[in-house]
Amino acid sequence: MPELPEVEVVRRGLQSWVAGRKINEVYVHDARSIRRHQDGLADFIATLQGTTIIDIVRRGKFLWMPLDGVPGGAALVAHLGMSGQLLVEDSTAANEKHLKITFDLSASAAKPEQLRFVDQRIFGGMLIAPLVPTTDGAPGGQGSQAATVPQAASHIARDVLDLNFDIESFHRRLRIRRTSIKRAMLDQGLVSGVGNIYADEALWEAQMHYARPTDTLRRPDTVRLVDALSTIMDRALAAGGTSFDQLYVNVNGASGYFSRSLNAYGRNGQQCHRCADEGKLSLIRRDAFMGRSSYWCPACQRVPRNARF
DNA sequence: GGTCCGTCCTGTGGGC
DNA sequence: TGCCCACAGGACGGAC
Repeated sequence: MPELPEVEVVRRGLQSWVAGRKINEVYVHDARSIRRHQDGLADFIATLQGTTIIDIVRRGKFLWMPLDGVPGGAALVAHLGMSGQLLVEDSTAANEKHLKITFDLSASAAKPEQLRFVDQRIFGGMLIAPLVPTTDGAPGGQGSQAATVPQAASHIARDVLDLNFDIESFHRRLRIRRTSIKRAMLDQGLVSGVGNIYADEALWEAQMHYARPTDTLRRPDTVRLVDALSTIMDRALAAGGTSFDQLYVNVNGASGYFSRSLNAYGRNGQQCHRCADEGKLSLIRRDAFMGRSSYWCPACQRVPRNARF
C-alpha cells in the first residue's frame, strides 16, 4: 500500500508532469471515489473544468493540488488510501480495471494528456476543499511556499519529514495523552503519515513496545522514536525514488517498497535481526492490536509495566 | 474533549 | 472445482 515515501514519490512525479496544466474535462467513473466531496458529483466536475493545477503539495499521506480559477482559493485533494494510484497516461492507453476518475489535461509538449485515479479497494478518494491558513503560519506541506492547507486536511498534523515538524509540541501532546504509543503514532492529528507498517518498524528501531503508555515517555524517548521514524522514511524514500518509471507516476504496493528489508512487520516467527546480531535467539511475535496486527520482538522491545493494550 | 471501535471496500488464500 | 469466510488496513463518524 502507499506509505508516506511512496506518496512523496507520487508528489514529485505529479510536479513534473501535471503542475501548470489546465483541466479540460473530468470523467468520474465511480462516484464512491468522490464521496467525501460534500457538494456532489456535478459540483466536483463543474468546479474542476477549466481550472489550472498550480502545484502539488503533500502533508502525511494527503496530497493536494491548489487550483487557479476557483474563487476564494481551493485545492483538489487526494488520498490514496490502501490501493490508490495516480497515473499520468496517454488517452490511448487502455482503461485500468479499477479506474475511478479521469482528468483530460491541456496539451503540453511530450507529456501524456491524462491524469487517472485508480483505486481497487476504494479506501482512497478525491474532493475539492477551500484553502485555509495554517495554524502555525508555516508552509502547508512539502512542495508549497504558501501557508495554506485544505480545510479537509487542516486537522492533519505535520509529518516527521516536514521541516516545520515541531518535536517539542509532539512530545507535550504525547505526554498528556492517556493511550499507548502505537495508537498515538497512528493518530494523524498527532503526527501524520505513519501507517501500521512504519509504526511497527519505528517501534522496533527505537526498541519500544507498542503498548507503552504515552505519559511515561521522557523527552529522549520521543526523540528516539522520531529519529527512528525519520530514518525509516528517509531510507524508503531513497530506495523508492528509483523504483518508479520515469513516465508513469506509479504507486503499486506490489513493487518497490515491499522488497525493502523489514525488521518487524510481517516477520511473525522469524528471528529478530538485532538479537541475531547480538548472538541471541528471539522470534518476532504477532499480536492482534487495534483490529490490526502488531509485530514486535519480546527480547528487545520489552513489555512495559502499566502496558496499555 | 478524549478515546476507542465499527465501518467502508475488494482481492487473496485457506478450508471444506 | 467452487463456494464461503477471514483477513488485510487508513480515515472517519459515532458511541461512550
